[in-house]
Amino acid sequence: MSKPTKLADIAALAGVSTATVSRALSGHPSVSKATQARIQALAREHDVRPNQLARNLRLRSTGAIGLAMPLGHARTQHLTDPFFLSLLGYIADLLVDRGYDVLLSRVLPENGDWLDRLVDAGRVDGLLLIGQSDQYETIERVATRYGPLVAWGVHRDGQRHLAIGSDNIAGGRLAAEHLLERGRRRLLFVGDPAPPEFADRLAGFAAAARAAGVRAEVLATAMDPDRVHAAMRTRLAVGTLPDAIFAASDVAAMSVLRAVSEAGLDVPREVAVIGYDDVTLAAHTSPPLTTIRQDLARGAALMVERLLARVAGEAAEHAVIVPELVVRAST
Amino acid sequence: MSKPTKLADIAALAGVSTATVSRALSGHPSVSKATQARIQALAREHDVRPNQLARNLRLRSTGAIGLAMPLGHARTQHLTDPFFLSLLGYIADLLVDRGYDVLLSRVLPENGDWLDRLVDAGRVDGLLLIGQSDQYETIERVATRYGPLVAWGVHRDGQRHLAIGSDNIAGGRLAAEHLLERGRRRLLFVGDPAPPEFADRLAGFAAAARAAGVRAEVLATAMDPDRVHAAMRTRLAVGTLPDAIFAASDVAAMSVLRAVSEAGLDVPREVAVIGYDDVTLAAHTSPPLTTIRQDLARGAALMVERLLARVAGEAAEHAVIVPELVVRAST
DNA sequence: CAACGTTATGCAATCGATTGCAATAACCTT
DNA sequence: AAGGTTATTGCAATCGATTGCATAACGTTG
Repeated sequence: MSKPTKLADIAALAGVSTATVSRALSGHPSVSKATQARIQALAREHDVRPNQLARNLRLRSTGAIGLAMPLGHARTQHLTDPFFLSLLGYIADLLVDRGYDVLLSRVLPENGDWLDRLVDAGRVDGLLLIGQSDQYETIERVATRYGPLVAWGVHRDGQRHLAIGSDNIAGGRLAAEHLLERGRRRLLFVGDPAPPEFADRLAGFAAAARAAGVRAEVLATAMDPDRVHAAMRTRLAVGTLPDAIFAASDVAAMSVLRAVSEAGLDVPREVAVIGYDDVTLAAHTSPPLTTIRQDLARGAALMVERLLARVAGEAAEHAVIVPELVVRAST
Repeated sequence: MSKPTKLADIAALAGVSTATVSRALSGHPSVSKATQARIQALAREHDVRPNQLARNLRLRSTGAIGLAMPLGHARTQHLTDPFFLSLLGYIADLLVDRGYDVLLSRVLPENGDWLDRLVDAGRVDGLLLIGQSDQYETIERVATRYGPLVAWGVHRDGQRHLAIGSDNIAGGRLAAEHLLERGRRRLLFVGDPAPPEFADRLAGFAAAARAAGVRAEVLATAMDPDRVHAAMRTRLAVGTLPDAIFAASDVAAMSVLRAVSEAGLDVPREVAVIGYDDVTLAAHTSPPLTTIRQDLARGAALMVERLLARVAGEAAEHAVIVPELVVRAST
């Protein structure tokens, strides 16, 4: 034998059966102290560890959780938004702490069976979706036959798949109320109003404005920085200036800040800017960005906790994170 | 049978053997057209797909690549730096495109066998390390016995593990030369000089300054935003003001920008600021950040390409990305 | 000393898919 | 009709670890 790699090799070396090696390594009590010590020493010496594939096959559990990010509308070719990446980071941390591996898939949903493939491949014990994208229907369909599935996103009445998300309507309302309180009257929403989450933010924002007798203007744009910046610059060049801007995300808000300062306007004196998410960098822009905070650590914890409950066969329901206003210097 | 889940179930339904089902699903030519169509229809109808675990065990390949981020010095509890996350995104994209799954591990190296565990668990065909952190020795040791391993980071003479990284010395030099060209004479480096990559950036920076007869001051600090900000504020409160600051990363540069503008100093008139990495947001700070660009897309492609070569048993060598100066408004 | 308990170990089945080889059926050739 | 192809399909071993049950070796007790 050239180099021992599997338990059977160690068994041969130690002159015992594979069964004993398996038991010795897992600390099974029915192996004698002496044998156990001897086998563990041999295994360590030769860098032999149980093959996880075989182990999982036998135990009918994979010890892995799938983490997928459906990129339906955001056709950006890769993972960019720090909000999602940060959520991903938190989730990965929590799962690793609980002894799970994380199987990452970025998905460009071309046909309707991407989720079936993920589910039926049998590589994971459960699946987390970071965002629903425009795949709401697909997720609903698969959720009827596959339990351990949790998504970050909105929960609608009658929804069958388990979703954790923040209350975007409340968040939009918070933003509007804060700006109104600051005496602003010419409100502008900047972002893509199509995805459900952004739609809710705008809805809450517009409703609160309406309640105060103020009209909220909408500047619809794709969400990547360059497009937001361009749209904003164009808007600032013509028509009445807004005195307050609500960006659909912090990343968008940074582009807004830049366009505003390039137009020679002072933030917040002439124009107030508020973002959404409270990503790490929001505290470090200049001026630091007022924003609506989504408690990601809590969101991630909820997703993981409910998913693992489902994995264990227990019931688990959707949950809503309450957003929070974080006032900094940009408003 | 309650619900068909495996190939044997389909075999029973179709009245054939498991072998035939396996061949039918994989499009093996020796199965008759009729049988193949019938079996594929059955499998689709019942959402049955081959169990990947069993498949991989049999084929002795996992179809997965491990992606680990050793967090040795940066004890931040989770993945935050957009540079690394962006690299992660690119890599994940490339691997998924080539049909690999990505097994993500965040590693807090507590003892020296974290890498052995990753390697010996047999869950992946190869391993990518995003950063060397302070684990250079461990990586070197494991690389002597495990080939398919590629790290992002520095390559030193005589190094045994395969690393892809940018030329940080050249990058530091670029930064210094640019600042000197702008007439700056009181240079300050801000960051943690311990990790090899930052050490190189500082070395190149200091060498170029020395060559111009200028001394570069070093403000050593941990890299998380709050610490950088605090260190910078303290520094600006006392002593001679620098007229140019080189931050070890763009994220650090953002904290620097904030501290500088809070101190009432104008960027770039009174103080020039230059970062490193050219993360997406660097173009969107105010003022937009001059920085040293590392071509991440190319770096990721190189890492994946060389790793897969190693996985296929071919030789592959280290590579160096040439950094590039990107001039924006902060200098 | 026989009967029994205890402790440590091995045997062999199992998880589910793949594949070399053998076997069968169907068809062709002369 | 016998011998020869060819097209399909099945048998059974294999990947490597786990574990219920059986068994061997030893000690204990009446």
